[in-house]
Amino acid sequence: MQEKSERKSNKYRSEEMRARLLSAARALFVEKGFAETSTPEIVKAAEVTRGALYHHFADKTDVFRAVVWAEAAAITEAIEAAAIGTEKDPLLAGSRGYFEAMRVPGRVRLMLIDAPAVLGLAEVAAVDAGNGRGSIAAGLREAAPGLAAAQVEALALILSAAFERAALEVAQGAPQDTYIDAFRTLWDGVVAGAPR
Amino acid sequence: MQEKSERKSNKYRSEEMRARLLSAARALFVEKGFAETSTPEIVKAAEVTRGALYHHFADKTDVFRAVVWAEAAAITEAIEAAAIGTEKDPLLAGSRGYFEAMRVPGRVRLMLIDAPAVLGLAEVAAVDAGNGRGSIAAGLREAAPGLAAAQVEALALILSAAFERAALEVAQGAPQDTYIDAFRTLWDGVVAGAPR
DNA sequence: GTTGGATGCATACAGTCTGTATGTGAATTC
DNA sequence: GAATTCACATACAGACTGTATGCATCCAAC
Repeated sequence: MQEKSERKSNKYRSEEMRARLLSAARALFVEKGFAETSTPEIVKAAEVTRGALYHHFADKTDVFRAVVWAEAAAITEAIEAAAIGTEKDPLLAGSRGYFEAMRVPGRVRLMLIDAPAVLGLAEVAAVDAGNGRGSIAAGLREAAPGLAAAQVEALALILSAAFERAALEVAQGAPQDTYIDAFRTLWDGVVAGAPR
Repeated sequence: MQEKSERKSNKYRSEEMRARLLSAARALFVEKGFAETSTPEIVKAAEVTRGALYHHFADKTDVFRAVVWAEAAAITEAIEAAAIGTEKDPLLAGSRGYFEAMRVPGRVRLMLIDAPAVLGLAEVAAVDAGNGRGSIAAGLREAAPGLAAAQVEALALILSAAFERAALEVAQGAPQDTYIDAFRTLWDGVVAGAPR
């Protein structure tokens, strides 16, 4: 006979519960946005109670924070997975990878629309520190070594904003190649015009 | 003797009330953001009741919408006021004007952070239709007539995103000249690289 | 200029949400 | 195996949103 009440370690239970909550929360945030999603909805979808949610997270914002960090990790992973073996043009590969990653439904809303409003700019900057901006800055330093450090930083920042906006359009159905071309135009222009 | 209960036309009363509410709401949205501002706070600051607010606006979002549209008009006006008589370099003048306009405290939060989350991308696009993107597209068409229409649209969109991001940094204290230079670098690169 | 109705706004209410306090059984520690 | 901690459920207090209702003022028609 099987055991009726399966014994589980606290650690296992906690991880299980966190995953359930985050999964349910992610689905709702993606579908309806942060403001329109309530904690009762989240716990109902996860088939638990609000007690569990507030045991694992400080508040609703904290749930959102966890979802965003997890999503950022997933995006980074997707980009890296898409980039392996594509050594000939890392910029193009990275662009395509990011665009594809951001086409996962709702990601744009989650990461580019809601996250800045809910978490603030500072935290969002920290979230994708390893992502776009860093890669762009590194690429700039390599392709245009004559640029001053401050210029590299400024250019990387506004280029990454341009890039994100392009991804947003692509995610909403705009033709990917148009925006890859557009971004490449910016990039090439910067590199060509930079002091050598 | 003065009249005790001054008679006022309905039209006058309504306009007065709307202005009071919008002024109070703007101050609070700017200071604390949309989500952290409650309608009781707004009407308290305006020294009226929620009845007045819900008489003039459909809901809290509708108040925010009105504030954003008014702010967009103010920004456009400020830019145009700053640009008069500066015929030698319209791009530079426009950049400085926008940067300066966006340094009004809280405008960045209102227009660039909260508005997309609260009103959605479509409406935000409509709000600043006359603003940045249109000017950039027009400037592109003039400076680089060889570009295809689709490319102009795409470039204008991502350039305006870069531009807004630059303004955001400047509003938070970054040196303006650094970001004007950075944006000009993008611009010049696009123009130089475009087919003639 | 009086009357009937519309308008502007205040008050009152119902429902929902958030975060916290408290309680209970299972797991861990000694 | 007793004591304690942990994971979670239940219960509660406060606040907020949007709506329904009531009253006073304004306006239009006669």
